[in-house]
Amino acid sequence: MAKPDKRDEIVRAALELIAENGFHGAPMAMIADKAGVGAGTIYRYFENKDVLINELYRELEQRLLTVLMDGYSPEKSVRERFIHLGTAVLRYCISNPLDFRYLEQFHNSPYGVVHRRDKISGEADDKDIYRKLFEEGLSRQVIKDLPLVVLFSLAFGPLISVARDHILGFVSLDDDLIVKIIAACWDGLKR
Amino acid sequence: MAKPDKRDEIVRAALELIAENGFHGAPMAMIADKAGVGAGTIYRYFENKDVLINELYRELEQRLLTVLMDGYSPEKSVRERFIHLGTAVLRYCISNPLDFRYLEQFHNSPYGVVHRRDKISGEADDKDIYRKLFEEGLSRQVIKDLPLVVLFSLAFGPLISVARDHILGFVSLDDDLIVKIIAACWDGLKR
DNA sequence: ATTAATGGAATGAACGTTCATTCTTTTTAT
DNA sequence: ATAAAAAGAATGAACGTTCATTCCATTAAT
Repeated sequence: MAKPDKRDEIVRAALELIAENGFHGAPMAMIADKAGVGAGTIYRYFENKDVLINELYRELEQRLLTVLMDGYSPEKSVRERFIHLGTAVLRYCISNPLDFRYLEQFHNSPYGVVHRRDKISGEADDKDIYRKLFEEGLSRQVIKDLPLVVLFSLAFGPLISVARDHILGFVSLDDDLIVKIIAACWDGLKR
Repeated sequence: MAKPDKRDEIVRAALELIAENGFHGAPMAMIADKAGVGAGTIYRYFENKDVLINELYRELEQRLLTVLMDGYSPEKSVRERFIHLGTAVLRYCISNPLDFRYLEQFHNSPYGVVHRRDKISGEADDKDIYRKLFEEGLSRQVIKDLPLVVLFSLAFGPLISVARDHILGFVSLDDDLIVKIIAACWDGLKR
């Protein structure tokens, strides 16, 4: 009965510890402690630490995707859709700092590189809304003629950087500022 | 006479291993091996691993700064100076992938956060050319009226992201593309 | 009563660091 | 100029610690 219950506790504890202290500041024993389970119990739900880390990543990715798709309408203009996505990402990151910090840790680690390589070389699935958006922007000639990967960097590089600064307390993002930042990103993208 | 020799070998080995495998994929024993010295020898030159990591960072920071200042003239327009700096950073990163990867590892670690907090809260030294540039851009009203930290993110977030993609082989940056990318960043910054 | 789940002690591998020893260079004595 | 002695640098095996993982006695569920 306690099955998904315990699993959830473990995942939550892992998220918190890893987000705050990094992968190496989050030993399994500590995760177990925080989750209120025995160390061995974790291994009933996750084969090993790597699996735990990856499954947690998938969960966060899914949550983020859900938020992004909420209110997203493919009928709107490329610009409007970009603003929707950018704003949603930024808002999500700053209101879920643990999620954001975890995703960052993941991306800046060997896990992340592997994941990214798989994603880029793989086919576009229907979850791949950025790619679709940029491709449409290119064919409509509303955004600069640059490789997709570069467009991605132009669009989201600043957002991630600014989200980190917000979470670390180097700047305080309010709604007004967020809007201005997304607009600036669009200026970088648009033709 | 062999004094700086060994030290150099250790630093070089550390750079290579940490850049490629991260801090935790570069045990002291492995660094010693690659440097061609005994494990204990490292401790004659560096008090401990933390000190080694930090001293290496300072060295790389210094090298990068030298490159940035080369050909930089404070008389030129804000735009021209930005393009100079952006181009120099990007070129440096892609032609010194080990340095870039190391700096990234450092910034995305507790070391980096501490370092950044010190830097932001501290006074601007004369090495702080970005700050000066942006401040001048603000007062001349040629760049957007946003907090310094945000301007920094808008300007360098994309560059770092794109440099990583280049080094990981997701995109291939040639001179033409670099110019276009810096121009796009400027579009994001300019008023 | 049998099976599955749990907790946490036990395990062994990996790590950073230390230190007794060896090797090399420099200094002193002849 | 040569040899002996001292100082300094280098070494890597050994140590203590930390960690992921396993094992098994205990507990809960059926």
